[in-house]
Amino acid sequence: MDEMQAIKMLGALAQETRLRIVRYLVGRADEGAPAGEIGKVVDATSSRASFHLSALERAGVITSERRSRSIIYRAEFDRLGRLLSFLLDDCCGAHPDIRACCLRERCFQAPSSESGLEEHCPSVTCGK
Amino acid sequence: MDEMQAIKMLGALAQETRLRIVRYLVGRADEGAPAGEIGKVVDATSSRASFHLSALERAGVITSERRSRSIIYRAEFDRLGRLLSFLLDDCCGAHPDIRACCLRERCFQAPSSESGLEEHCPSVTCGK
DNA sequence: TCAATATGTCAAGAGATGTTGAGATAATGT
DNA sequence: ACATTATCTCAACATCTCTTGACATATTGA
Repeated sequence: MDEMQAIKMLGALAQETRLRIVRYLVGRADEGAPAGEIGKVVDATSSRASFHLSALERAGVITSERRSRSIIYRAEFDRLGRLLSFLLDDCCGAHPDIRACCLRERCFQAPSSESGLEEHCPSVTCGK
Repeated sequence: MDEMQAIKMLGALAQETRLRIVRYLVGRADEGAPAGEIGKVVDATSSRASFHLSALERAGVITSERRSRSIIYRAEFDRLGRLLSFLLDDCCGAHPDIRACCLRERCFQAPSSESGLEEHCPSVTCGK
């Protein structure tokens, strides 16, 4: 991911309504959600929802796909992952504490929590 | 980290000059750098550098400390780490692939690279 | 075809953001 | 005190962003 792409995505995420849309869509995973449902969830009129959905799509954070009357939006997991990699590596390269801090907070802090991490990265342990 | 704080930081990072400042300061680690040096590195006039440094400080991304004539700026590693945790956990909670993607890209891809990770997280392996 | 549903487009306005250049403030050495 | 160095503040301006309400488009079922 290059700097320009990262700046576009960061700008797209730096807005209350849009951040909520992304959080909701990430929660919906591959299923995605139609614009109307998203608008209701984030409490926005159709034109406002459309405006922010377009902004997110332009920035490459989400994708759209027409499905009969509705248009289904989905989070672009690959892009989101790459953005985090960009931030993480730009930081980690010079200062591994930031990476350590990221690894620490949730998935590694509470051993009782049923985070989905284990099934993906069974051998990750940070020792912190 | 709450949503509002994350939005402030994302907005601060979503700008070319400011992202470069942060990358430079992260590279300088605890040593930090004075405003003048930062301005030269990112090719900004004094007033422009000051404007963006203030924005970053207001957003909690960097801190300042007067040292004789100069003002030394430093990256706020803790905050940056928390921001990444916020993004990561908001994503990871619903979709661990994003976390997996983050763990994959640089520090785990090239076993030959001398990233500083080992000294901090000696036992981390992702298997990807 | 007509009405209903779902979403997008447009123009207008308020407000935020980024740039510049001139000048103010603060700390230091002579 | 004075000149120098380092940084910040301010006003002006252009530009971008977000919101709203009215309207346009697209899809479907009766």
